[in-house]
Amino acid sequence: MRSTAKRTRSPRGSGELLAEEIIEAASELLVEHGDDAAVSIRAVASRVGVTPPSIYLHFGDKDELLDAVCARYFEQLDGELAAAAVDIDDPLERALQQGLAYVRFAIATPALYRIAFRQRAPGPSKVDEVLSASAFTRMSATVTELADEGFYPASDVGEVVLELWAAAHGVASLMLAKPGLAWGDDLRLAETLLRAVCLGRTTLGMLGVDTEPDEVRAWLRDQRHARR
Amino acid sequence: MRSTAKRTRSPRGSGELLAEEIIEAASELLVEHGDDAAVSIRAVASRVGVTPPSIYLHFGDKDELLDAVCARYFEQLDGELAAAAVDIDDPLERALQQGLAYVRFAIATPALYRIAFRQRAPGPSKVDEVLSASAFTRMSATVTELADEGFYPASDVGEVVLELWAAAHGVASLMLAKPGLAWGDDLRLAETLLRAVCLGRTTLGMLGVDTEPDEVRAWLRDQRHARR
DNA sequence: CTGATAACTTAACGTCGATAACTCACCGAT
DNA sequence: ATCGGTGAGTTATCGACGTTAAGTTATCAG
Repeated sequence: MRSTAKRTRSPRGSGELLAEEIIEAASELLVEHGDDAAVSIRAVASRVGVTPPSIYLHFGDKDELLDAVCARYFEQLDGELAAAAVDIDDPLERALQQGLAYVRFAIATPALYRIAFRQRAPGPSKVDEVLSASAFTRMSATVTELADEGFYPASDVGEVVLELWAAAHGVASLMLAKPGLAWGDDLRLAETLLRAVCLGRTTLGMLGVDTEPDEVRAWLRDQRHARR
Repeated sequence: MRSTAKRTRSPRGSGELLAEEIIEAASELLVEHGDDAAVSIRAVASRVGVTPPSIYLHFGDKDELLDAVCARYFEQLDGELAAAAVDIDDPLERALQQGLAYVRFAIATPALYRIAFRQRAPGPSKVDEVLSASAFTRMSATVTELADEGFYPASDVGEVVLELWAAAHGVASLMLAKPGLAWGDDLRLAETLLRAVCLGRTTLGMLGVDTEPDEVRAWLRDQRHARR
């Protein structure tokens, strides 16, 4: 645990500055070691060049610090989703690409993503604020466009976004937790899954959601027959 | 942290017995407090009626103990999946019900499910053994039946199982991590998602997996037209 | 120049996972 | 019967952890 040179005391008004440095140091530790066990108050303080109790001048407790770290992390996600959407006019393709961007974002820094979904004390968290204000809103916009096109009823937009999120989170989380499984090349499986979620829902919509298996089966038979 | 009455020393051959008691005690602590912070070596030892170092006679370290706890936990999952499948002849409906059983199993004991997917030291884990030998195998059987019916190519069975797993895990994990989201009643969203995964994939299969959005759109238009 | 206070340190508490060294009851072999 | 080996568990202790209380010092308004 290398300790940095001692900081000079910050000028009067700049408590916020150190807070930023602390978040940055914690993020770096997390990414470098890939293990949340490496992020101790002491290690963070040492990297910033400060003594452990100083951390508590800026964050109520360790959980609050980690929450701030994750909030910062998810702020980047919004940019990634925006970048994934640029130059893609078709909302269906855009939904897919944004979903894939989410998965890519998650597995790029496993330790950060994992820590963001760990158990948290109840109460308001910065992570939730950031997520609902950026990524969630952005996905809602895309899905709303799909709904406008008639893919789903407008009232289903919220549900569809949640389903896409659950699917993207599921594949990312499982890839991180069980890397030994047969995930195939790159994000092919994630792509197939996300496509299935988008299309499967419209398929269900057309058949009526509470479809009898036999009805589905008959429909499939017709489909296959019609296509050859 | 209540401590139990002192155990009498176990007879010669019965080290295994205490190991079982330790796993049980750790599970109880986890479920009762709903927080993995409540499961310390000391708390477990105290509950069993033994001193902390005794734990290390039966488990290499805390991680190994928690792995054993989770392995035991997932052994129950196999039973749940079996119970969910009984009396359901249709494999499509069975896949759905087993997926829902998975989600129900996960959210029934959040602390246990969460801990099972936390970061683990690389190397063989009992959890993985149990999962691949029971739940994964069981889902593969169901999906294989679907493939035999022509829902998917036989070569896709592994992928479909992974996708179902990812979807079920995703919705369960997200429901646990973000209970404040609009999940609706019960597992309705999970059900819709799982149905979409099953059906969406066959839809994709029929259209060709790398479908152009416009082609999808044309197909949807035809579908809607045909159904009115 | 001076007092108030923001920014930080020193010292310490209790708990944690883990290890080393010890005790002691049991059991088979003599 | 007894005695040594060993399995089962304990005592004592280590270093690291999160956190708090109390002290110190640099900065800045007046």
